[in-house]
This record gives sequence, C-alpha cells and structure tokens, in this order.
Amino acid sequence: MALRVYDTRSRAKRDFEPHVPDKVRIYACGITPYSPSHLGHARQAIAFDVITRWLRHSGYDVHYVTNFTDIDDKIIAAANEQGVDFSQVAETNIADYYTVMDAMNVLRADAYPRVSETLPEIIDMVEILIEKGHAYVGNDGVYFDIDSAPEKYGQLTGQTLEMVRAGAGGRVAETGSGKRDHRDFALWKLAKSGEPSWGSPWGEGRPGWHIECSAMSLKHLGETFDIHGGGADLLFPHHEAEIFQSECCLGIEPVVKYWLHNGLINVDGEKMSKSLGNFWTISDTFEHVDPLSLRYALLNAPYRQPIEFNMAMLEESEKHHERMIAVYGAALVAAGSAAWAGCDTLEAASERFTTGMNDDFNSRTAMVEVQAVVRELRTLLDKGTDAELIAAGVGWLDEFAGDILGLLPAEDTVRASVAHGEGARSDLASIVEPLLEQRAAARTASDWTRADEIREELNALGVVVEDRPDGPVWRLE
RNA sequence: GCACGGGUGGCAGAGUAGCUAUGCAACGGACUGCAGAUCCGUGGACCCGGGUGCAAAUCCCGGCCCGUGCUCCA
Repeated sequence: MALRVYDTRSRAKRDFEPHVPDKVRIYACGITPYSPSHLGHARQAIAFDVITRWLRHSGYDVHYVTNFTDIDDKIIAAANEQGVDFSQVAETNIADYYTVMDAMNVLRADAYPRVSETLPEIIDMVEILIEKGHAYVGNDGVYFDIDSAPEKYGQLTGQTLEMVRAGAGGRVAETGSGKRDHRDFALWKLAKSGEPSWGSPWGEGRPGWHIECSAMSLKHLGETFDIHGGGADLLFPHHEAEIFQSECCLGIEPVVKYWLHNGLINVDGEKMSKSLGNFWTISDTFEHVDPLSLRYALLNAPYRQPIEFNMAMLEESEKHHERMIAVYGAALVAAGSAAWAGCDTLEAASERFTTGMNDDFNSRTAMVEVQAVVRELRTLLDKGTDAELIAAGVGWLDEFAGDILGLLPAEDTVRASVAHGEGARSDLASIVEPLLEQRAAARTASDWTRADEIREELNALGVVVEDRPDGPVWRLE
C-alpha cells in the first residue's frame, strides 16, 4: 500500500507524491528558545523524526530542516529578566534542546537554520513583498497587507476575513500600531530603545514572527517543497501567514504540497502550554522515566491526535518499554541478530507495521506489531529453543523498533546493561544460592513458613524468586 | 459566537457497510503449598435522535459533549 498523508490544507488524506520522485523536502517549525524545552516540543520533534525515518526507510532521499527562532520578543523579555544578552538565552535553551532530543533518539535534522543567520534573506523577502504591493511601511514597522491577497485567507483554518474581522475589532487602535487593518501582521518591527536590532532599509529593527520561516524554508529547501509541519497551535496565524508571505513573494501556489500538524499534549483535559503554566519540561520528565520510555509514550498515539498526559500513562508506557528492552536484551545476548526475512510471522508483522505507517504515519498501529513481536520473542526465550528464530526476532526489532521508531538504545548499551545485570547477579549468587538451597529443603519438608521467610529475605536483597515447573529461578528487581 | 478536529469496552486505540481488532487492566482456568511468571479462555463498546441500505461504529441530516484556534505558544 502506498503512503497516504493527511494534509491540513485539503483536509483529507492524500496519496503522497513528492515534487521530485524519490526526494522529499521537509520543513518543520522548531522552537523559540526562550525557556527549556517542554513535552510539546518533544512530541513535535519525535513525530517528525519518525516521519523522516519512515520516509527514508521507504526509499526516499529526505532533506529535513527545522529551525530555531532565536530572535523573538519573548527571548528578549527573558534576557532582560535575567540580565543577560538575548543570544545567551537562546544558546542556553538550544543546548538544552539538543541534549534532551539526543537523549530521546531524535536524529539530527539536516539543517537547523536560525533567524539570526537569515536576516539578509528575510529583508530580501520583505522588499519583494513591498515591491509587489503585498506589504507596506507603517510608522513602527512593515506589515503584510491582507487585502492584497484576500483569497488566501483561511487556507488552513477555514476562517474567512469577515469572521476574524468580527472577532477582534478595536485591538489595533488600542495598541497604537501602524497596521492599517488588525488582521495585517508584522514583517519587520522597528526597534524601541534598548532592544537588540539589525539594520534594514526601513531602519533598525527585527523580523516579525512568521517571516523567518518563509525565508528559512526558501533558503534551505527552495521555492517549493513537499512537507511543512509543526504543532497544531501554529495553524493560525503562523502557518497562514507563511502561506501569504511565501506564495505572494514567489508568485507560486502552492509553495507547500502537504501541511502536517501534530496534535497537542493535554494535561487534565486542557492544552499543556507555557501560558497556562501546566507544562512539564522534558528534563523534568526525565526525572521520572527513561528518555526512551517517554519517547514510547509519545509514539503510542497517532501523531495528529491529542495526547492526554499524566503519570499513569507515563508509567504504563515505561512498563511496556522496559519489558521490550529486557526481552530485546535477553534475546540479543542469547542469539545475536539475524535477518528476519523468510520468517512468516515476522513477514506478516512487518506488513501490518508498514500498512499502519503508510496510513498517515500511524505509529500506534506500528507499535501494536512491535508489542506482538516482543511477546512472541518472550515466549521463545522461555522455551529456550530455536536460537535462529530468536535471532531473527532481534533483527526484526532492530529494524522496526530501533531504526524506524527509535525506541531501542544502542546495542552496546543493551549488552552492557545485560552484562551489568549479570554482574550484579553473580556478585549476589554466593549469598542467594545457599538461601535457595535452604528454601528448597524447607519446601521438600513442606515447611512453607520457613520457605516464605527465606523468600522474603531474598526480596529484601532485591532478589525476586519465581518457582517454575522445572525449579526456581531468580532475578534482580 | 465562528472555524477546524474528535466522540468506540475500565484506559489507550484500530476499524469508511456485512466476518474476534490489538495492548494494558478485569475475570475464569491450567501450573503452583502460596506468590510470581507463563499459557489457555471469558466478559465487556461503538454520544443521542432520525434517515438511506438486505445490512451502519462505518454513509446522510439534526442535536449534545470535548479539545484546539480566532494574532504569546510545538
């Protein structure tokens, strides 16, 4: 089955056909680095990470760009508050972004352009928009003139000019802005005293929010590209503004072939956001679970659906993820890794996995298959036969759970962790084994009280004993 | 208010007309002195009201509810 993707602009799933066969150009709106990254950023980054991984797996040559909006009002505000330069705020938070994203196996994009490195291109674009009559210079900056392209209004959100006109009257007069119409938006903001600024034909200032993404996507991907992504909260005004800017500047429609928007994260039924103050930063979340367990939790729903986030769902994901790693590790150590092709069960699993991913990158459906294979593998390990099949299962997990979903730690890490567990095991063996012998004797004598006492002593040492039909086994908690 | 999504079993989440989704949880059984692990099995849902169809969770109409957006936000 061919890949189909849901395109926000056409509000339908469409067959995926990039402009240039076999090549895909993606731009995803990244972060404004004014504070440490939160779960919303994780969801966005992981969603597009898996999308690019799947496209590459499907044979496309992918060029993936995501940006840092490192010049922004909120960064300036944070810098003033902290008494540091705005660029320092941006650097600190960009470093945090890389750290947490790396920990979650988010592969690096091909480019991370920044506003601060794209000013000439932004200025060029604004000049063209003015020349073409799509923008005008007001007393405090340059604005996009909505009335110059009214037919483009509401491309993503379905709103009309009149609706928004009715919804937000009077705001312009209050702010004293140089806008002619409150729906116009800033392309260039002239600096007030003390604000960081850059030179432009219209005076010292900085780019408005929106224009940077039009300029960066043009610079890095060209006049048209295939996928533009971002969080659903960017639909309006950010992405609609981009459509105005890019299409009016270039005289091309559409510039973006498919618009993909990831769903937001809810906490207690409402959107998690900085403005509501109910957000979890990613590093906070790492205090509770392994970064890859968090990744698991965030891939356990289709990327477009909202996720209701709470400790219960996080813990459940952690449980599933840890079991997956444990089974994977045991199988890896027991039998290594081998090609899975030719094994009917695994072929069928990969087919269902593929069908799911080809249906608008449904990672949830894909994860169901991963869980099924893990379960299968656990059974095989329990029986301890068929090393070949176990190795094939490991190979399958390497490819699907590892390469595509990014849920597996590096093989060396897994081996080390298994070895570490075995090391701890052998350290304890001299204590545990005699106790187990005593317990076996007690059990033979039907002295259940004594047997249970010994089991509890072992529990206190962090040792879990399980009586199997063929004798007791023990492991570390 | 307007726009865009969505409402499926305890939870997550498949499923665009007819056949068990699946996972976790629950329950029952096997195994066990017990517990745990594992295996087998069971129950349980389609927001409400109409309509079209031999047949609707699935299509149409109306209503209700939830989320998001309506110029801070991934």
